[in-house]
Amino acid sequence: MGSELTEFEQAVVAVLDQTEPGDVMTYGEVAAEAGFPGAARAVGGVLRRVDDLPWWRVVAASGRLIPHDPKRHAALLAEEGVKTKNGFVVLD
DNA sequence: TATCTGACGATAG
DNA sequence: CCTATCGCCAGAT
Repeated sequence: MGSELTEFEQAVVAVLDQTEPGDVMTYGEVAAEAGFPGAARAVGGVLRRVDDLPWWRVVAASGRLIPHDPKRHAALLAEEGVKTKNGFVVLD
C-alpha cells in the first residue's frame, strides 16, 4: 500500500465527499472546511493528483471556472443543475 | 533539509 | 476587463 493519503488530502476528500450534486464550493472554502484555512492552493494540488474527486464542484473564489478545462467544467456543472455563463458560475 | 511547483486569493495598475 | 505581482500552503523531488 503506497497510495495512502496525507491528513490534508484525507480532509479535502472528506469535504468533497460530503458535497452533493448541484453544490459548488471555492478552493478557499474547501480548505477552510477541511481544517486548513488559507491552503486553497494546496487544495488545487490535491484535485490535480487525485482524480477520484468531484473537482468540477470546485470553482475559483471569484466564481470563475477552472482554467484547466472551462468547457468541460461548465458541461459537468450543467449536468448537476448548475448554470454557467461565459466561464462563470451563475448564482440562482 | 532545501528548493520548486501549482485546478488559488487578493491587490495594484 | 485584463495583466502583473506578492502571499499563502502542502506536496514532490
